[in-house]
Amino acid sequence: MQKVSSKFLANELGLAEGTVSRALNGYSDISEATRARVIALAEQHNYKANQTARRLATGVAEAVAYLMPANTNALSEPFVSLLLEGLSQSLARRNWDLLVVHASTIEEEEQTIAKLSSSGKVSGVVISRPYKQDSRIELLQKFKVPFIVHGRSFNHGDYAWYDVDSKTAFMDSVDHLVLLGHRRIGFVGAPTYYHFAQMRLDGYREGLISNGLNVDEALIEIAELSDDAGERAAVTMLRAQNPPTAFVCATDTQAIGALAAIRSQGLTPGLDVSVIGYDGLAFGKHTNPPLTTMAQPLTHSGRQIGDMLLAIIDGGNPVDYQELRSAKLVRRMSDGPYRDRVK
Amino acid sequence: MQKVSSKFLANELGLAEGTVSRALNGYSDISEATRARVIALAEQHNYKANQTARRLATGVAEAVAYLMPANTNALSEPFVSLLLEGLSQSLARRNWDLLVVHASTIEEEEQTIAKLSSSGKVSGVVISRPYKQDSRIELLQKFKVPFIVHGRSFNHGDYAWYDVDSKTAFMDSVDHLVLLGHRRIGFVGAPTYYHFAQMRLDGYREGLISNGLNVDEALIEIAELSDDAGERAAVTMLRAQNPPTAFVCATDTQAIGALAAIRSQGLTPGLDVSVIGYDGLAFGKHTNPPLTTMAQPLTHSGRQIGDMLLAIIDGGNPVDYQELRSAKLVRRMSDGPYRDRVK
DNA sequence: CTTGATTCCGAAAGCGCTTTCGGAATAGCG
DNA sequence: CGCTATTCCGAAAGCGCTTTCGGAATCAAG
Repeated sequence: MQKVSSKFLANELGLAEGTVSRALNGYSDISEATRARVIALAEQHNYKANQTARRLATGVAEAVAYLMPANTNALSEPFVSLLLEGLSQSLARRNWDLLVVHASTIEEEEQTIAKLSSSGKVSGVVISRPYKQDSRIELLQKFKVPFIVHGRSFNHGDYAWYDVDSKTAFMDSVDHLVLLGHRRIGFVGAPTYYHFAQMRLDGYREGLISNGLNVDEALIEIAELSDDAGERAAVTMLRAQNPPTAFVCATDTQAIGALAAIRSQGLTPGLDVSVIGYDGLAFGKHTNPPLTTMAQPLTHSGRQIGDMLLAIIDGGNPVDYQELRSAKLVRRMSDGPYRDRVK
Repeated sequence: MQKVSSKFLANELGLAEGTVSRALNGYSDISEATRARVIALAEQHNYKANQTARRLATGVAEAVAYLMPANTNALSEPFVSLLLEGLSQSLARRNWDLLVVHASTIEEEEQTIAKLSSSGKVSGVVISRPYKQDSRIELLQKFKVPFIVHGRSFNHGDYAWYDVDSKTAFMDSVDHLVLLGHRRIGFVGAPTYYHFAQMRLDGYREGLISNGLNVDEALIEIAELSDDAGERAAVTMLRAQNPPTAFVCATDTQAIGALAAIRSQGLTPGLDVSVIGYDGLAFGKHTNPPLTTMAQPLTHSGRQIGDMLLAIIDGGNPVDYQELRSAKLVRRMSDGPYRDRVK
């Protein structure tokens, strides 16, 4: 099984190597007749230009990297595979590669970005879960590497991103709970160096205010992105003198912890204390009780992000590629009307 | 910010390009003195050999591909990100790349493998969830691409794989249920073209037999890999004339469906009907009731698989890299002693 | 039929690195 | 001190493709 190189094709056809290349790459100085001959033979031999050589010659990487978020929590990461799947599909249409790189700390991530950028190994990068102020974004800008942020940082005016409007989502959550009669609504938040966490907190606060409620700092707990941390946070509030009758949680994972917290206090989630999560994870259907949540659309986010990135690499202006989707309430069983609870 | 090339270093040092290359790559025909000079300057300028050029010159791809399993179910895919993370870490130590490719159908997968192999774009491949008889494996062998199978097919004697002994796990599950007094144990299986599904079914059967029970085909249902399918399968058995008092399920996702099925029949999972899953997914802690399961160790499976692959690429004999781990029972709340149930 | 414009392709120079080969300089030996 | 080994490095030839440039052949126009 000898390698089919462009030289092989050229010899076979009695053409020069360069001619074969130009024929295959759509140059206009090749007659349609010979172009057809070349293409025919190429297909017959299932010829694909060696991408490494191609990359070297053209200087374009034809590859994109995805930086896996650090400290992921296994519970909440279905989104990674979904995203990867979509990205991969989007890139496949151009025959580009998808590289996955992982870094455990923010410093490592920075180094990785620096290396990726200066090595010219990739034409673009996508990162997830930006911080409020994100050094990775600054680096990417400095290196002038096309990139898409899955999420957005505080100053998100001058780069491309794809995000869900979680602030509005949290205002909606609060509205929903207020409508159900709740007045003391607790918030299980995520560390606010994540900008999404800040936005969700903001949404929670504004939601309260717009409903004429005042925000009680005792009803706000910040927790890590895990079920256990969510549980601890909820327990703390539940045990306070004037406990909340409902929770909104920054992530489904934490919300599931809150469910456990409520049960651990001898209360029934959904009846005694309502819980609304955020993410719309599929397994929320199976929690006890099934979790009401603000579902973000992640079906084709990977495809979308891939297409956006490609558009920017092709010269598009990043600012033209900022997409804000919205989440919507999926009612399951963890929310219910306010009911008085004897201490 | 000018590019630092090997030519630049060579000029700077008054050496030839080739000398710089050999110094950096540990050739013995370079004096330690000049080697030190070269390394020093390289580090100072943070020089990294252009990997594309390197690949072209050496002919080694320095990259590995992971084929994402097709028809994934979002519920059960935390394992993908975990695997990717480990793989990426393993490869990073050599500065190799991890490519992720996705194919929706088996035909596409085959094409992808053919393309990957003949393009020389990767030095190795890892695939997941093999079929009983897997054409991808045959292709990989035919193309002589080093690869690792995450799982194993029926004939797994002559290639490298990393798997968990799910047959034994299912025998253990059955043992456990028998010990609890169950005599009619249903099996919610996965399509047996997946070899893991076949092995789990075998384990179930042997478990029954070794406990002196006979296998009743009416207690075996094959379902797709989803919660809903698991639920339907369990409902079917539950509604039969002589229903099972316990289920073992091929995957946690299906087991969670079985839990729902049991509740839908007005019964209490864990009390009236026991359920044991398989996978050890983290969110099993939060189902209703928490799911008892056979947990497979996937903490460092990615690292392990990456290391194995690298070893084979380095010339190791694939047959020497077959690793069988074992699963262990994680008791939560969905299993309990047999109890008589009035119809 | 000549001249200038087109069309189409060959030749050659890279892309940035690796690796083989040979030879100058040095060392070792008698 | 002369001669053969060593040590160490320069030169050059690729790796497989792309792309520029120039020129032969064909065409249209005068």
